Amino acid sequence: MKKDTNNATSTTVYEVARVAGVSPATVSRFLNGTAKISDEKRASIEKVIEQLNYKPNVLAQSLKMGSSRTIGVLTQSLVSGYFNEAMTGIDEAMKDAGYVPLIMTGHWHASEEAERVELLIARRVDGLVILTGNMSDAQILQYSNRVPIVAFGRKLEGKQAFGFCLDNYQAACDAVDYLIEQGHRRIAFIEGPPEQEDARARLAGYRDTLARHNIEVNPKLIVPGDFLESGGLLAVNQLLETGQRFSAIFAGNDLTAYGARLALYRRNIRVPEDVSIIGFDDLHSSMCTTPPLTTVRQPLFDVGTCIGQIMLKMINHEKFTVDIPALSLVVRESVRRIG
Amino acid sequence: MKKDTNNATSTTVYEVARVAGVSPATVSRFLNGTAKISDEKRASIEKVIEQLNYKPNVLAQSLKMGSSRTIGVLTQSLVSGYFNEAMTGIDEAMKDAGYVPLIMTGHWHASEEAERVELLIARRVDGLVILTGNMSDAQILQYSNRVPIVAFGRKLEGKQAFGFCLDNYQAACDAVDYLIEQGHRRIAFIEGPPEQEDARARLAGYRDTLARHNIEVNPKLIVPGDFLESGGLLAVNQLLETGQRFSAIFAGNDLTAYGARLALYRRNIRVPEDVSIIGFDDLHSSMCTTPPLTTVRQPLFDVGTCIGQIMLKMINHEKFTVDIPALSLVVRESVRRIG
DNA sequence: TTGAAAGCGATACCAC
DNA sequence: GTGGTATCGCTTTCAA
Repeated sequence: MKKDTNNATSTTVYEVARVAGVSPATVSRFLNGTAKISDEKRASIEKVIEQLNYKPNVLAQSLKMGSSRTIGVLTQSLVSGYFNEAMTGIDEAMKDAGYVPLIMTGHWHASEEAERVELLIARRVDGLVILTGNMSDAQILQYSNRVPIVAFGRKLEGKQAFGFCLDNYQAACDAVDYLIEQGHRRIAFIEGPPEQEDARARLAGYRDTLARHNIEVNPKLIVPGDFLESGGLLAVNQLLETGQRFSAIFAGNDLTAYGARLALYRRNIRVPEDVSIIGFDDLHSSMCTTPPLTTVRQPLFDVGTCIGQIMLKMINHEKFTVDIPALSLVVRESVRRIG
Repeated sequence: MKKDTNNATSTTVYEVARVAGVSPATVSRFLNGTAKISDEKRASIEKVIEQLNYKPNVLAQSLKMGSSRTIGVLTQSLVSGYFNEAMTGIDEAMKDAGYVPLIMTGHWHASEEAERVELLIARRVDGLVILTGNMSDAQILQYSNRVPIVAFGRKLEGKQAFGFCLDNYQAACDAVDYLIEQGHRRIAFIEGPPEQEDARARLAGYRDTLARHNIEVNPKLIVPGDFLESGGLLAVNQLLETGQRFSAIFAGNDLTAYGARLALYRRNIRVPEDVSIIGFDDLHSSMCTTPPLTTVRQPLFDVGTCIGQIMLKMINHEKFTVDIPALSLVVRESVRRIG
């Protein structure tokens, strides 16, 4: 065997045992508190571990125990404030239980996602978290035969799988309700990518709420976007260039709202004096836009801890109940009352 | 041994070997292309692997090979756009070489950082990248005896360690030069946390450049910040409340600039008509603020790939030369020419 | 080409 | 309480 000789060979239980004059088994017992050890040997082992600066090889432990104390997280982008807030929550929840997240990126591409999941499984993660993405539910259910999975952004139920969404539809309804309360009737909507369930739910909420208020849904006021700033910018340009009239914009998400806001700025259209904007997500920076953005808060950190807790229960074969965090409207300054 | 019985026991080389009617050694050779195998056995193995859906246990491989094909990344915050852009670059650079990043968070806390590094080493990462943080150089050099390290945000040179910074000082000079070129004389500066080298370098650049232009450095115009929006907001409030006069603000970083901009907005002070703002970092969202922020671009993605490449060379004991990415001023719309 | 067997570093069963 | 040792799943000599 040709071992990489990069680093000094680290000490092993055997080494410690030899120096301390005990058996490897005893050292192991000391490490894990698996059994009583005479004070004498305990002291000796303690000392040797200290002086040899011994650290157990987690790889070996994992192999032996059949558990890597690692949970795989499939995210879609490392730079998304949206995903990363959830990630932080997951990390927080798993940390105390001694699990570390192994993060991989799917880039919203089903085949890449599948590839990463395989990689994660090959590394023997004890559990798998899937943050949205484009794989089919069936595929995920399939994977859940090999490893417990909790998914976010899709409803899922299986022997070793659980997935949940936030109620985007209801939140979108609330947002539009709010706009209407503030006197708005001509409300434009900038869509997200139609293949994302969240985007569809938000659109549906928009449509239904207008209808419920007997406001005609004008298809010209619904423009495509991509959940990115550029999409928001383009969308507003399109709205303006085709001469639509509107007093408020419901942006598919905050990034879209940023782009929309910039497009307005470019044409000297004031927010909220001339046009109101409402977003969706409540990214951290939405607190500090000018004006601060009124938006729907996604409690992603809570989602993360929620995911972590479910994961833990699942790994330990414990029953769990889920308390899905609620979306809420956060009213800041980008919407003005009119009429 | 009490193995976790969570999942169906996965197939092993032995199983494959048995079914295929060959020895485990041959299966291994097939997997790694380590030796020539007769077409007959090759076909047989291929078939069995397929039908058993066999995947090698990476843990076992790692243990045996003494390499986990994992590199540890110590970051400071999972939600920082700044760090995550670098992370993406690292991921990109390491991916093709078959390495996956294991990410842990230090939260700018030396003791927590050390703890995470120990954890990473215990998991036998083949290399370690440290993104800034508050550990001492000495401590890092110490760790580099156990694992090759490349650090960002500090200069470092060692047998198995390398660290580099971007030239924050020069970039800060350029930024202030630009402001002065545009006619500004009364330029306020919002500091970052003084324990961060970058923050100190930016302040020094500010001071020196003013001095070079024979502009008196007014200590009242230098206000503390924390590299966060809140700090920028508070700083501008302080500036305004103590009645300072200034035509431009050099914010320690973009987040600070966002806060500063909001503070101005609150008092109906226009940007850039009344006050100009320049930031530092060029976070993604700075493109879409109103007005789009003039700032110093940190090529963090390139930094990431650079780190990745160095890491790879280091792991393979190859010589490497470093081409440190350059900072650059990106002129957008938050600075106005005056006077 | 191929197989037998040793060993990576830890744990846990079985005996004493 | 403690030690010997088989074992986790894989790779790689060494022999054939």
